Amino acid sequence: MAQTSKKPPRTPASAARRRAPLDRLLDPELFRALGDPTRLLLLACLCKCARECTVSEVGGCCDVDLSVVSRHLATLERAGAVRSRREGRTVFYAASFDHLTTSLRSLADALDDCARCRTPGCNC
Amino acid sequence: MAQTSKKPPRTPASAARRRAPLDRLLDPELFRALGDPTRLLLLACLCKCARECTVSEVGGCCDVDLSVVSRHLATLERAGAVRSRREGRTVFYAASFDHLTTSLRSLADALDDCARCRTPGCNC
DNA sequence: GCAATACTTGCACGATGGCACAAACGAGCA
DNA sequence: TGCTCGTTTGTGCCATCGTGCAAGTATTGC
Repeated sequence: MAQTSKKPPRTPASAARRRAPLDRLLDPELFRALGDPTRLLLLACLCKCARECTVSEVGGCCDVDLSVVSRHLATLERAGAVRSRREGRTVFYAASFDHLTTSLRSLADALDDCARCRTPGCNC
Repeated sequence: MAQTSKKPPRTPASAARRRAPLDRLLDPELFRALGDPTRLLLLACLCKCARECTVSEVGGCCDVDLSVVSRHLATLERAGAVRSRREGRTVFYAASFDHLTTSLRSLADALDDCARCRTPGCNC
């Protein structure tokens, strides 16, 4: 796609950090996992809960079958949104705050770069 | 349930932004729109393109029917990821950098608050 | 061993989503 | 007016998704 160079490329202070390319940060799996209302409800529950929660506990926040909760949590874990820890017969889930915030901010940074960069042919 | 009296200290950067509750920021529509590989391809194309692009131009970046591109762009616009402008019979699309980065960073901030807040029952 | 608990997996079903193709729409132009 | 071009909408097909129910697995307690 043709690109013009109307504005000269600006160099923000944050550009000192090394950036990942935009394509790598636009991860369909993470967004897909966050694209379901029930899953978001479960994630929000885990976020607000000030501790690790069992599958049954998380399931208490929405009115779906426990098997559905189990599957949704597995999906969220595959996407890196939550992490799990097994202890005997119970599984504890917790929000992966670090991974989530890092992913979101890295993407925001990459988008900022793209918005500022006016170099023709630059892949950001 | 809602405890708003005591909040943990925030970093200066995050404190500068006004906070919305986590639930409001976990928008299924935006994430759902970003959850499809083809749509992400179109969005990435728009991001890297240093100008507004027509539907046909954006469609050039992936191998799907133009009608599909049109629908995908409409979906992205409904989610606030892109914006459009009609000029005669052509429609120009551009990435909504501001909206995207604001959404992502606000969510990251809210998640940070949640992660720091260890008050049981707090709704962050 | 046996039962209870905590969770996962198999399965069926309806809903939704992505896609291509064709047709329609609407603006510009001869 | 009729034509072309850029885009949208209608339609049908097929794959995937979300869900509940039932059965299975694994661990704990009696």
